[in-house]
Amino acid sequence: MVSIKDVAKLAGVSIATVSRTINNKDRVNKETRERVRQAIEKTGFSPNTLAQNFRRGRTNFVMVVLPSIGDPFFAGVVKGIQSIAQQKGYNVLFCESKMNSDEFTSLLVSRQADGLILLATVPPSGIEVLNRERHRTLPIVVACEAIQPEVRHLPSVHIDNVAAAKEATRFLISHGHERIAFISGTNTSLLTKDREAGYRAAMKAAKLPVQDSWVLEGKLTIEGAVKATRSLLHLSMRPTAILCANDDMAIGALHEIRSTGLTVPDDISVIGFDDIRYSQAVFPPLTTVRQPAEEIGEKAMYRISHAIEEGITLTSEPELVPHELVIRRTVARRN
Amino acid sequence: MVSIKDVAKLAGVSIATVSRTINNKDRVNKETRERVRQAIEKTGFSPNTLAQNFRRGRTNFVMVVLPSIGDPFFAGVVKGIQSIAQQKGYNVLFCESKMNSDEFTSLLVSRQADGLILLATVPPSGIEVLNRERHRTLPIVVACEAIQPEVRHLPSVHIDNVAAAKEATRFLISHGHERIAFISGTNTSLLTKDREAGYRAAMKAAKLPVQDSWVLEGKLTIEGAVKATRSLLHLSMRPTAILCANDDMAIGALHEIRSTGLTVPDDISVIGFDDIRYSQAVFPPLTTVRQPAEEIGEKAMYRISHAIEEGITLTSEPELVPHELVIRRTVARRN
DNA sequence: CTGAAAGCGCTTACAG
DNA sequence: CTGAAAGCGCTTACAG
Repeated sequence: MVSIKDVAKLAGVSIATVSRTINNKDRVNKETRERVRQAIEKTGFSPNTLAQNFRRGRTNFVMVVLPSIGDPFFAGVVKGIQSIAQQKGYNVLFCESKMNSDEFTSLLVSRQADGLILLATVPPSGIEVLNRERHRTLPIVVACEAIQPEVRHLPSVHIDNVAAAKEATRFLISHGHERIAFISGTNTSLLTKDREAGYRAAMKAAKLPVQDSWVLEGKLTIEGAVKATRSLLHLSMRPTAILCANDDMAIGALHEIRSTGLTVPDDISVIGFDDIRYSQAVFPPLTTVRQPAEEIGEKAMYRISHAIEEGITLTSEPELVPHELVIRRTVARRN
Repeated sequence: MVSIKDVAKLAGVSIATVSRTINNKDRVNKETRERVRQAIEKTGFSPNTLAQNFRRGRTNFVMVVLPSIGDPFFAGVVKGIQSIAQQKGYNVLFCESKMNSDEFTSLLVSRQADGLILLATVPPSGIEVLNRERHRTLPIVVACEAIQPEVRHLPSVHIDNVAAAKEATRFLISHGHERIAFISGTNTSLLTKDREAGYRAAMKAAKLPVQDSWVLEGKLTIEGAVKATRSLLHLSMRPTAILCANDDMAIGALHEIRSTGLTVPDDISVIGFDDIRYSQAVFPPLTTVRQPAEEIGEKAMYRISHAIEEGITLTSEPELVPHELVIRRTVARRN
């Protein structure tokens, strides 16, 4: 592999000069620069990024941790992240959060990225690591996900999930629904818990009871929701509406309701969460709570870049962004 | 930041010994090891990954380039990749292919990853780079995507897209359809071109004409397909079936057909491609060509790891994996 | 089993 | 504007 030395030799200059022309920081004489440029061309030299990273102590990468690569909701968030990253001169790398604790620790400790955007819950093992002071040199912002109490000091940007779920539930109630079910995500998803809390609060405020059998785990997946919906439909006093903690589950619910020969929204109303791109295309088009995905991504990336450049002074106040109930055709008035 | 020197000092050994206990290659005396372990514990030392990468000339990362982070099709591929990667001791990083040529070049040239899995078309600028011999030290495998003629030497694993599209088209023909439309992807997507070629070949073999107005670009998106379908439906002799180059577009087609008051499959039949998880849940459940996503991911990762460990001897024969026409409920017999 | 030393390929004060 | 030199934090032959 050709190194900076080869270029220097060919150009008849020192390696310092080669380095300088590449990073054009200090002024390099125009002619010298040209000679170096030619030598680079001729040798096909390109700087060893590994050496640069090491030497500079930074990589220009921002790492984004997300729950799953194939989740359409994150398309928007990622778009927002990328647009600011490009503008600020960062590259963005992604990894899935289904990593073991060692991987997560190494992510935090290794300086392989200059900053971290967490779009997923911090794994339990990671919490401990995060709390040790010496790791606080890595700028981190949490986005979309609600912040775990154990890592309250982390900055975050997300919608008010409690309020959003309240609003969706109230919408159902205002349409005459009283038996409203909630399909939640997994236990580990705080965001889901917030949405559940909002649902319960709205029910309580309306003096409506919530039966235990109405609140089921759907694992955030289509299949999980299919199963949950099935048991909901078998209830003797079955719910007239189902609020789902994400759109995948709402789509699963729609599917299962239809399979049973029932109709949405005439027999059962459904509301989802997130407004992924499929939600408007399913039948009937799904009423759901939209998150401003792109805006979340932009804000998260903006804060990270700021923290990297200013040397980490992230405030820990959560930054709330507005949600919006998108009314389509899966909710009907209950007579 | 605490470095290996601090640990060595505290443990009363040389940095070489610290390094050795960490990487436990050579045998280190048990008691020495214990002393070092304690020193590491006390100092909170963790090796500087940037230095390690630089020194070792490798990162233990495999980079996966995909067209879009939020594309559900890749969930399966990624799952396959991750499972083999974990087994082989690699970490997997992802990035989007919407990068400019500089980024792509730097990806190839910088030794930031030990191998590259391309799940997307190589950007035009990248082709030139790839063809320069000196970059062939980075193991690369293309997966899912068809291989561009310009980079024929790259190994790949994918389904036979031509044959798959032929089969889907023949299925339509065997159901009495004669006016069959095709919604393609973008010009840059070779895979889409292959599918179009398969469609045309099947039509030709059946002596069925293909009108120019029947083949439209759908940009691989729901909205793109909505528009394409709309113009298809306005045709005086409108097609009785639409083959779409991916499921997103098929879902868009379903949606638009329904919006017009027509029914799938009674008025128009639809077939998609990929079998993403939403396809079984939309209405009617989508007939589509499934790719063995997880298997593709496994095979790609397996070949990459092999190439990394053996020192790059990738054969360039494409590895074909089987596709499968999944018959659900969007195709009806044409009377 | 362990240490002294070289060196990976850069960047960056420091002189001149 | 340019060069000589130090040094980033490791790993790894080479001796002993």
